[in-house]
Formats: sequence, C-alpha cells, structure tokens
Amino acid sequence: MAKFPPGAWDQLRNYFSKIAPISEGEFEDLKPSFTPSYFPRNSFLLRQGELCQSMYFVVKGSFRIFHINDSGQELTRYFAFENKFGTNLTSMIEGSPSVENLQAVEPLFVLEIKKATFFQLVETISQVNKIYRNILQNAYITSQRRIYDLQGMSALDRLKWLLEQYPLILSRIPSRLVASYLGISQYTLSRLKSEL
Amino acid sequence: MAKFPPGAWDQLRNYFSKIAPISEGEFEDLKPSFTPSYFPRNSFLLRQGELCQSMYFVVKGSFRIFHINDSGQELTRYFAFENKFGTNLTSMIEGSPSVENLQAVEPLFVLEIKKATFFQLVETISQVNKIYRNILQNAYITSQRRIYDLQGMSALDRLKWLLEQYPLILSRIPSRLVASYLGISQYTLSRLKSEL
DNA sequence: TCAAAGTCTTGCTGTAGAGCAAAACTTTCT
DNA sequence: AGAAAGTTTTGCTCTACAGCAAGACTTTGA
Repeated sequence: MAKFPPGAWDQLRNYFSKIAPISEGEFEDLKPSFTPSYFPRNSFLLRQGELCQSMYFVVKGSFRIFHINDSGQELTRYFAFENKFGTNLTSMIEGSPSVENLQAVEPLFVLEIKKATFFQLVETISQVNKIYRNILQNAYITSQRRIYDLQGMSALDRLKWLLEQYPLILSRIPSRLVASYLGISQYTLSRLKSEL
Repeated sequence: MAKFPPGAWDQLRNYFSKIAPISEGEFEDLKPSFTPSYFPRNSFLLRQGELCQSMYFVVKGSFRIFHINDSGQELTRYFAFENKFGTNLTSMIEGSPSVENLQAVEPLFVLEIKKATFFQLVETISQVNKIYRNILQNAYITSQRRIYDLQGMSALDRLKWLLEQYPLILSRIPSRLVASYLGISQYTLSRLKSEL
C-alpha cells in the first residue's frame, strides 16, 4: 500500500469552495470529522444487506456502486473517481439495508465521514447543508439523465453516449464492468468496440 | 369543468404535517404562495424545451412526466396522483430547458407554486426546506429503484413489478402510457396482460 | 343514439442482442 | 521468467421483443 496522497485535504477544501465557500478556520473545525482510509483493489467498502454507515470522498483511485439482482446479474450504476463523494444514499437516508455494493475498482484512497456525524453537520453548519443539497440534486439529475439517455437506445448508441459523457469510464474501468454499467452483455460490448 | 375540490387546502396541510408539521397560522401565511388551477385531460402543464417555472401539488386527477427521444419514442418516467408534488426538478434546479413534458392524463386540479416563490420559501422557512429535502430524497430514491428494478428484467417481470409496486397506474392509466412507462411496446404489454 | 376517433388485441415476420464455449491476449504472483 | 488466473474477443445458435397491419372493442360528442 502506497502512502496516503498528501494533497487530500486541499482536494476536499477545493470541493467545498466550489459549492459552499468556507473559511480556513471553519474548515479546520471540519477536518476531525473525516478519516483517511485505504481500500485495495476489489475490496468492498459496503456489501448488499449491510447498513450504510459512511460517505466517502475519493482522493485517489475509483470505486463502483453496483447491485446483484435475483438472477445473479451485476448492475453497475455509478463510478466514483477523484474529488467525488459516493455512498449508498438510499440506505443512509432511510436507514434501510443497502441493496448496493460499493467496491474499489482501482486502489482507493478516501476521506470517510460517518453518517451520524455527517447528518449532524448538515443540521448545524449551513455550508454542509448546502453541500448535501447539492449532492442530492446531482445524484438525482445524474440518475434522471441515465434513465432517459439509456432507455430505448441501441447498444451501439449507449456506447457512443458513454464515450461522449464519461470517457474516463472507458479508459480506466475494465470492460466487463463497463458492460454492466451500460446494461449490455460483455460480448456485445466487445463486438461493438470494434465497430468504433 | 367541474368546480375546484373544496378539500384542497386540507390535503396540502396534511401533506406538510406528515413531513414537517406546521402551525395553523404559519400555514395561513403560506397559502397565498399557491394558486389553484385546472387542466383538462391531455393538456400540457409544460412542454419539452420550455423552462420549468412551477411545482404542482395534485389535488385531484393525475398527470405524467415524459420525454420524447430522437427516434420519436415516448418515455414516461412518473405518474403523479393525488397528494403528490410533481415538476421537472432538473429544469427547476438548473434553470435549463426542460427535456420533459408534463401532461394531464385525467382531468387535473392542482395547487401551483412558482419556482422563485418556492426557492425563496426553501431558504426562509425551515419547514419548506425540510419539504424540499424530502422531495429530493424521494425523487432520488424512486428513480434509483426504477433503474435497478427494471434494468435486466424481462417484460413480464416488469409488468408483475408494476402490479405489485404501483397498482394505481394499471387501474387508472391507459395501456399505451403504461407501456411507455415500463419501456416495452404496447403490443408486448397487451400480450403479456393475457398471461396474467 | 350512432358515426367517428381513439384504444386494445392478435397474427406474422424480422432482428438485436444474450449466452455458451473455446481461443487469444493480459496481468499477477512467486 | 514462466505458470496460473483473469479478461477480452469471436463464432455460433436461439429467443424475446419490436413493429406493422388488420380487426375488435370502447369512448366521445353532436
């Protein structure tokens, strides 16, 4: 395991400043709420059935959020890269067992914040309230876009869409997982890649 | 056009009280922000390309939210029935042109609140802030569930799912629209209904 | 109350994409 | 460096579903 990236706190501060600017002092107060941690490739941050206890801010690497359905098929709905928060919001909000897994795709460094701590900050610190609102809004918008864009599109058009919208996914994520994100089989994806 | 349902304000008050209880007096102050209006069957509250200017609280009837894609195919993502808020959140949040249409499916009575008014209340009245958070959370959760539940399901399983999750849709909404909600053709839907 | 418009059903045909299996290629580990 | 494990590609077959067209049934409105 490599050592924790030194710029981590700057990345987080930067994230804040884009949405809800925060003073140096206020930020210092926030720091203790976050814990740096490391997850090796393929390890799980959360498994289906567990309660989601934390949010994760990606410092370096990536993880995916996916679900295994009754027929044993994997469905990936999100890849979190650097400077993004990711978690199973539904489980956090409802306190219900997660229907999703969070799994590191690349070696992963995160800043972790506990659910209770986070929601407390949402209530008490207006910047964090704003951050949360922003996270919800974005989560919603992304998910909307995904429904509309992918529904009723041919497999080839989905691939082109991905290339356009999220080129990072194609360059950093193994094909098998990309296929499960697009909702097509790995065979079809492989064939389509040759067609451009 | 029938006359506006008399219990409308009670319905709205009731909605509030389940999420963010509010006093009689505070509620009276809120009332002027909402305007009762009526939309006949099939009329549009909003069309693709326009800016979404309002949120709608359904008093009686129903409307749907749908998108027409490049191949001219309709995709319905939501049916709003009594005591639900509905709008194109994305367009409201981003101030971007709507990619969705809102259309009355049954004769429709709503309480309408303007976007600017609403966001102002979100900032100034903590109960409305809570309502908004709740709307965002629910919108997100619903949309999540839809992705997971429908992706990779056979057409028959989708139908069973609908029967289970949203029986109202099957009983009140024309088949053609139901099909566009499930992402299957009207022909397939018709055939499957006979298979139970 | 009956014509006209809209909606639902059903037969038939065509096709996109799933899924298996085996080969080619890549990465990982000792 | 070479064996073992994992991933990607490709050929082949099979099926669920789309989409047209024509007929049955339902709703609407003058």
